Amino acid sequence: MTQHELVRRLGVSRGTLHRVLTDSPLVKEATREKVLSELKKLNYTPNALARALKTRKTQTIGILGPSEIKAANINKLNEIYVAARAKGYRIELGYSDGSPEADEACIRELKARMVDGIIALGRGMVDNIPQYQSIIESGTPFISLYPIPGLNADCVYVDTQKAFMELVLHLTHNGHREMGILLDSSVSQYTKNRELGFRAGIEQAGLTLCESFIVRARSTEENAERSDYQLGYELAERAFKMNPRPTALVCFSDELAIGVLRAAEQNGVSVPSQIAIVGYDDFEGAKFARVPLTTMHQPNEVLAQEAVDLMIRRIEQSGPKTSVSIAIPASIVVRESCGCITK
Amino acid sequence: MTQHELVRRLGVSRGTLHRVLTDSPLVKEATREKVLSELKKLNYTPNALARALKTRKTQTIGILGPSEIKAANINKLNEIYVAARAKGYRIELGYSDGSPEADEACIRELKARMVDGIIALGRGMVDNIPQYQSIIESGTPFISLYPIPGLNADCVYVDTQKAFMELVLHLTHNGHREMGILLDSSVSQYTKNRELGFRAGIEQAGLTLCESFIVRARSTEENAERSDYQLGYELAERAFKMNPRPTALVCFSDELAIGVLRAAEQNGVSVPSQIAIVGYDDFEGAKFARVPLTTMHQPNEVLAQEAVDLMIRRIEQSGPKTSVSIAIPASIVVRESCGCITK
DNA sequence: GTGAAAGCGCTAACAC
DNA sequence: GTGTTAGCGCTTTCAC
Repeated sequence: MTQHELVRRLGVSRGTLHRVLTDSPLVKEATREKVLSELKKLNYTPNALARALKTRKTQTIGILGPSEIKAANINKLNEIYVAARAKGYRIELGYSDGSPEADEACIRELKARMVDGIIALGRGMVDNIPQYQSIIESGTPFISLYPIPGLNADCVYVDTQKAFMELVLHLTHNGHREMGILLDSSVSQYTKNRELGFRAGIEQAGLTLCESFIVRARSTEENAERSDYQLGYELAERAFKMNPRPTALVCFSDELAIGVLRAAEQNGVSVPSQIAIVGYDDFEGAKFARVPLTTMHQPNEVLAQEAVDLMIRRIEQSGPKTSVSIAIPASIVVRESCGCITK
Repeated sequence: MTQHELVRRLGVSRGTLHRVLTDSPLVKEATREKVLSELKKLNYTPNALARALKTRKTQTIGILGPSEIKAANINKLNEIYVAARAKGYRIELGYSDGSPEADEACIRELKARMVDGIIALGRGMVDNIPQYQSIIESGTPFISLYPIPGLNADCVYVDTQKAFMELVLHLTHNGHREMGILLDSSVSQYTKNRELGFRAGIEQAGLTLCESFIVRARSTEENAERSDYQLGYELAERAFKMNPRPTALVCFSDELAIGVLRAAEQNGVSVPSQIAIVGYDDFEGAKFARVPLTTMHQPNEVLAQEAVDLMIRRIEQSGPKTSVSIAIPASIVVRESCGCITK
């Protein structure tokens, strides 16, 4: 059912039809009613592609996304969807494994589909700055959900660095002086900021860091298939063998922390009495872990709302703009795994 | 950069340009090289919307999806994406809360964007049959990832009913005779098939079912906000109070089972010695639960591959077709929570 | 081998 | 108030 056919059946012109469709007041009431009732009957829906081609707007925000929607991203993605929807926008998923080539291909595809703007979901790839830059130069609004040093772009993000510092300080308040951190193998800012926050916390507490307590997963190749749970399990086994060993472990993510909890049990290390464990994310399962996890809650709803609001502002009022950076703080959720509360 | 502009700069016609773009052999080598090199330089990407408008094909599979991408769906979604991508198709997410109205709106939107076919992701809503039927009648290929009684459509699905039966039989082999099942509050086939499989298992084992051991979550309204973890926790508290109580609990999902494990610990019920718990899904965290979960593994990769293959066949060879139904078996993964293996 | 022209379904500017 | 028309960027006949 096209407008062409519609006007034939209705005996009105395309202009009038269009006016009815757009609720224009410049149409006689009788005509409008006739057209509307016929439209309902025929169940007409305008072709969004043709419309977009003409108007140069798709009401769509492209997501420069992960190759896999992982647990860590899914909540953000959902919140973005909800926030966008509420403003009459839809989202379109692009997929990329994060390599510059994949990102470039992903960007090309999103632009070929004429998205109105692009949000980069949870990536911290310094290597991809040229790709991000090219989006901005082409005039397409771009927002990163993670700060990338050297990239002058709008950014809305949860302050991971500060969050990890807060975790460390929380542990020190509870008497810990020898803390370790378990990191994944990526080279993203995502990982780096966790380490930086950890170091900052140690420093602020006036402690000296034992470098060997920074435990990194090995080469990406072999870890590609591993889940965060599995990774945590393996990293913990390394950490438990240390002598002396840390009295507290800060984990890259909640899933990783849960893997650590399992390794702890199997090695006869009791949590939190012998070792404290804290995670990051506050995903749904954190509360139900073997030992309920102390972790940092990410206000993803706020993040998404801010990002979408900013994006729509960028899309709809194209003027001179100076990049903004909106940091959103995570908040600590104290449960049992840090040993700070007695059951 | 449009073809119009391109031909101006290159001094060739649109026809020739198009032939180069589509690797047609009917173009002189010299011309081709000149055009290609210029294309690279200008970083030209054809407008996908305009192309789709003309060719009537978007190389896109629409997903009649959930309003939220939940853990249970995410893995399927990823696998569909990968399988589709490998065949040169992309996916486009529609969102619906599952109500007939939302589904209808979602379908309209997908069709307005001219998706080549629609896959319904993990829903079992009998109420929405008219909506699904309308897709089929309009000639758009449609595949459901869950069987819906009364709907004559292509279907590729994991056989949940058989899976739950298998769980029950596994438990009976281990001596259980009084089993219960914990169900969510939805009225979908999704939930119903679990119950049916459970009942079938009891019957096949020659046992009599205690109806009160079928524990259903209460009204959807108040449960909307609850995670499966939380739901499991609450349902377990009800189950533990029964007297006599079941010696084994079959859970709607792994997440729900993990909630049950927590409730068990808090109520001093030891798993598996005092009560056996089994889940369904084999999600990443199942192995790392408080007590590693015995569960059914869903071969989502196979499911996605079959669904995408079938979909592309339907899209590309439009002929007379008779609906097929492909059932894929889940397989049991025995861990500690059922008590069948000694640590 | 190459070019010209028609049209996918829609919107918007302009005429009546 | 209503109708007409020229494109959006692309593909695809059909001539040459």
